[in-house]
Amino acid sequence: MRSSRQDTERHREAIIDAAARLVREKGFDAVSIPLLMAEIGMTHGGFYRHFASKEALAPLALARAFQDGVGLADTASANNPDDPDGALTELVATYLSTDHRDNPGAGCSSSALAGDMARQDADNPLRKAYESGVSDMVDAIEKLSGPKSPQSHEKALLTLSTMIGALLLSRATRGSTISDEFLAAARDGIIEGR
Amino acid sequence: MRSSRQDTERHREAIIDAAARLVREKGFDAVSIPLLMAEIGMTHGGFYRHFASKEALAPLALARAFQDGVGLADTASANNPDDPDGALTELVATYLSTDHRDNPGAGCSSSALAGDMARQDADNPLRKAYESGVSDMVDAIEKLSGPKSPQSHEKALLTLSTMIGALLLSRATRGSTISDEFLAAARDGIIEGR
DNA sequence: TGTACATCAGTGAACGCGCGTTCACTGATGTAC
DNA sequence: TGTACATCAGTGAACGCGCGTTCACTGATGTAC
Repeated sequence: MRSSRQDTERHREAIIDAAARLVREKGFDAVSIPLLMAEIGMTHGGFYRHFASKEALAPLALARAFQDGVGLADTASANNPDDPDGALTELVATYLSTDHRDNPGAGCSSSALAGDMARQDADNPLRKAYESGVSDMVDAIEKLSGPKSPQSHEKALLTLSTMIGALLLSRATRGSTISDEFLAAARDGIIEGR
Repeated sequence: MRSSRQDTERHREAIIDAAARLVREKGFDAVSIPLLMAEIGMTHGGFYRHFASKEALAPLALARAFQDGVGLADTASANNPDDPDGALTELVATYLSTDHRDNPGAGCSSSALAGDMARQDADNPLRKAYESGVSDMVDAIEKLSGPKSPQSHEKALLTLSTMIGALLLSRATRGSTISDEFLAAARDGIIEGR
């Protein structure tokens, strides 16, 4: 029954990956250890060979989940070198796409977990990790939006707020006509107000 | 032990009021029947004299919770008759205040519950109730923003997206300096881009 | 390289816990006369 | 208006359930020689 060192490390990474996805889809509380382990084809007991507790996994899963969100901004930036307008337009199009709306598990953590983090106690260590993830997103947007100016930080905060609000509202109203309207209105508003 | 008809009705309303508040503070899943009943000074057993199940209470609590959000827009409108600029400025100031950030239980449901509704199944009847609550908010913002124009609906969708995104991010980063920055950036952005 | 033994990743039964819900019971309220 | 009785709002013990976590066990992997 014992796994090789290689397999053990693979399993550990698989747990973190699955948790990073499931946490965005269902929230921290709704991801049970039996569900998480079943997701990678194992039983719940083995979890504790890798992590001391569910609580100990959370910050690792959150950090992994944030990599996807910052990746969105980095990709848009890399695809449009020296073209801030193009880069921002691409980021906004990707971020406010029906694909991102319908696949929160692979998307931006700032949006998928904002509601959950808003309810955490002030002393919860997860908050610090979330905070720095959000700051990274703001920095990425500010950098990709062109030369630094006195207002560029405030503008990035505004852009992220609008993207996250529109994405969440669009997800929460999925299936209704207003869902697509939120995405379109935010896309237009961000690009025009740039 | 039996209560009078008057008291019974009062208790029923108290349960809905407490649920409307707690649901915004903690989310639907985290509001247990024992907790909810203790909140109004009773034990859990009596809950089932008023409601068939926890599920049956949810839509009533959601509807009650939405009254507060629409109230924000109505108050701003009533305080600034025939002055759309003033009304929008007041709504934005109230909505993006530290008071609203720190008291989700008495605030707008569209924001407090967006993350939870985004995760509900498509066939969950709560979604319809949430959807109509969000639509009411959009209509209220559109009406208070001045005369109807081809872009006024899209503008209201954009304004609500920005407000909700900024409020949620501000709540999720409470305690950090970036929390206030989100509120300020959204306030300025909405008023300038009006 | 082979062999003997120690290690430990993963299994699945079991624990205490809080949940949603049920139900026998209590006794004040409402009603019939 | 008084009295006798039926009603039913609220209590709290009890139910089955899934949770997070523990632990004795298994047997393949890793190591010492």
